Amino acid sequence: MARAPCCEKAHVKKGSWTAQEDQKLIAYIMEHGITNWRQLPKNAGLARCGKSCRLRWVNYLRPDLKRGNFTKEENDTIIKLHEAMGNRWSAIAARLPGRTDNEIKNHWHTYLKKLPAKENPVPAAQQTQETFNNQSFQNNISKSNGIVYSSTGAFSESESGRSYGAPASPQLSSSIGSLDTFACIAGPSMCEFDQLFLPHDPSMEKEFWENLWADQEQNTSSSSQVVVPREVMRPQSFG
DNA sequence: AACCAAGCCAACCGCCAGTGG
DNA sequence: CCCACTGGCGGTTGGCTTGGT
Repeated sequence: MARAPCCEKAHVKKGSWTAQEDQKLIAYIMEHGITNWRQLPKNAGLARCGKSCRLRWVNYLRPDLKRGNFTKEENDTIIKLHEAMGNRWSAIAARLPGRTDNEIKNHWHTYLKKLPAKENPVPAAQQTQETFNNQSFQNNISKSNGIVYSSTGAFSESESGRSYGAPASPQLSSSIGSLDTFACIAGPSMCEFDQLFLPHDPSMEKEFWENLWADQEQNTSSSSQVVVPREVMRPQSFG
């Protein structure tokens, strides 16, 4: 028996997601949560397959995504887990908070499988330097449509000043405070900025964000919105 | 400057497992 | 049990960017 298609393929859009579609998806999920992926695009006013929405959310928009380049520790973990489990990317991703199976899979095929066996992955210090030269970094900046996500779920386009006011959700608000969550809510562009402006040492990074949060608490005590300093929001790459 | 090859990664596709009626 | 439906997974593809010539 033929399976029913997951969606009306004639009426669904394919290809890259636009900022507007992202906005719709985020706004809908923040307001209604995730109940039924198949119904979601209809309800959210998206001309997308439910699967496509799920994938976009899981791999790109989800609030707990880390993004940015992989640390030495993460690389080591992936290599060890892959040795133990093979291509079970979702299982490997479950051991790496903030990373998606797709991301890990791509990372494996792109970098890790090319490394000589039993050899350490790219040293952390070298990774930091590579981030500046890395094509993927350039790609991510350009592919992010210039959208920067703030912790409220509002977005702004760095140069044009265009902004959208998606409402803050209880889930998002409550999750604010974790570094990973911030990096993720901050979204694809912001996460790249971590590589440019944050201290590489995780403890220093934590301190950096805690100080930032403390400052923002003082400045925006009546609001959940976090104002990210301009020098962080807008690296030279956008200049 | 123009072309081409290679690399990267977001997104798609098909299949499978779980679940509820 | 059977069947339909949904979510999730892993493999693959296609578009974009960069680097080399």
